[in-house]
Amino acid sequence: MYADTVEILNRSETPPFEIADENNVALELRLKHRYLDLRRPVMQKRLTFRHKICQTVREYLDRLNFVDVETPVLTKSTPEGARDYLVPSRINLGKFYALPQSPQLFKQILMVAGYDRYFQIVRCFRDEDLRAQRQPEFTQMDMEMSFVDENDIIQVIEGLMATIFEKVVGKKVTIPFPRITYKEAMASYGCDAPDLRFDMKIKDVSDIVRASNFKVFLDTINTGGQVRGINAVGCGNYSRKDIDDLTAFVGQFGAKGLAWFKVEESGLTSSITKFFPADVLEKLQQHMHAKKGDLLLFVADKTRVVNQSLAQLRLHLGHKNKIIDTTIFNFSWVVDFPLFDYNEDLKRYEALHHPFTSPHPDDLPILEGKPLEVKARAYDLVLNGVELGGGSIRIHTPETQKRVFRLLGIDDESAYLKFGFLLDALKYGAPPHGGIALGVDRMVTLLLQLDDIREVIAFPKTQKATCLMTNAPSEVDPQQLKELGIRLA
RNA sequence: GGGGCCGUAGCUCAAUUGGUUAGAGUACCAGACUGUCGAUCUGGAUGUUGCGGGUUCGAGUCCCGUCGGCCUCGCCA
Repeated sequence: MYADTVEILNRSETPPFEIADENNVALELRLKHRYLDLRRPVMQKRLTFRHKICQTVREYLDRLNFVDVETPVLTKSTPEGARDYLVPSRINLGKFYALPQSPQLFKQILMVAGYDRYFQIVRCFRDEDLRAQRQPEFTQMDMEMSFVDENDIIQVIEGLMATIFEKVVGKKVTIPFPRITYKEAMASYGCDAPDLRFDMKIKDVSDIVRASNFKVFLDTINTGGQVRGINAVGCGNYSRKDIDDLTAFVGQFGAKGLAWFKVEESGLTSSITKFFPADVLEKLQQHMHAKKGDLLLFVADKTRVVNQSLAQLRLHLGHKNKIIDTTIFNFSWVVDFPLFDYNEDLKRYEALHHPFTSPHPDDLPILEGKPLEVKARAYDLVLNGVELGGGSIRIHTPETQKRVFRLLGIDDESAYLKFGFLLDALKYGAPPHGGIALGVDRMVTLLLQLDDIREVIAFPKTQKATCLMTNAPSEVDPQQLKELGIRLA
């Protein structure tokens, strides 16, 4: 470029960091001067990519006759679920709005109202502690359809993902996505969002080690626990320290120890082999498909601890040993969730998904009798071991909805207080309906192969839920508090 | 609420076992040179070591507290 004249439109101070793709600057500083950080070409690419994903979602759903309907941000606090963000009402002193955790009830109401294909790319709020994958406000691609079953929703979403991959990512993705049951996911991967990019399945050896003399295992089994483990293929050369590190790792998740066996030519070796008869050792090796040079790792504890420890250990080893192909996008559906689980602390049942999820019709007769065996008509979309979103076919009769509320410890009176509008709406011929919500921030993060959703959010919050640029949240004028009838403690 | 890592020049980092005047690269400023494009050369300026206390003859380093950032458990229907 050759310039004849130069006019300075505005002067710039020396920026606090270099505005370049590779700048390796502390996140703290980037967030404080986000207007400079967002100038970096890489950030512009990320936000543009996000925009294109959202545009593709809109085009795709519009073509299928979905209608984008806005739902309120100032709404009603609901029990269950995450902690609400509250907004005091000046006009109704002493009362509060809540920011929506999701537009769940509004979209169901829209189904009753005859808008049988709804979608919205919508902000949701949850006042819980933050993580690299979790912000207090986040965006969902939310949709709902009437007169549908699970397969209809799944097909629409598979078509959507295929379109996004074709138009935005520039890669092919094979549909339909494989489906795995909740039961199988928990058994083989220890979690409900399994990373299927690598094998290393968890196996139950409780029945085999019952014939051992190892007290830790026996006591665990006799008190209702279990012994499960994984085969860390090729890790037979791990040192004592390596294994100690793994033990400490699973300790974070409540495991009190990590039993190990190295697989050698002669069979299994370990400091604890003396407690195991030869045939038990042999059965263990066979059951775990262990070959020379492998390392077997077992956790004995109650189911929850075993699941979490081994699920995390599996991922840890997968990354550590680089056996995960990080260039691929592995989608799957997790289906056949239980409707409830039991909260030991509160001594009551809780909805695994949410209280509006329909039980499987076959299980209606055992709803009250064996609630933990009732299957939910729910499905989660999982990408590379991350839950991208979830949905369900909803309850559409007031009778069933009340039965579920009662099981959750919500009596008819408080149900009407909290969800009266839904129960009323369901009385007027509500159609069968269902839907799903996908996390947009997570989706964009994964598609860009990043690991922090703050990299795809223009103005994210810190771990303490503050904005370093605006300094929100902040103190307010005493007059504002007075108008709201609020006095600080 | 619990556990862990981190905080040193504008930025990214170093500083031996607690030891003299806290350094480097880069950025910045000035000059030289130059058909520039990560220029180059010469020179220069730059620190309340986040903050407060303590231990010590002596603290960037050790201890306590506090503020902030990050990771994580709990939490997140």
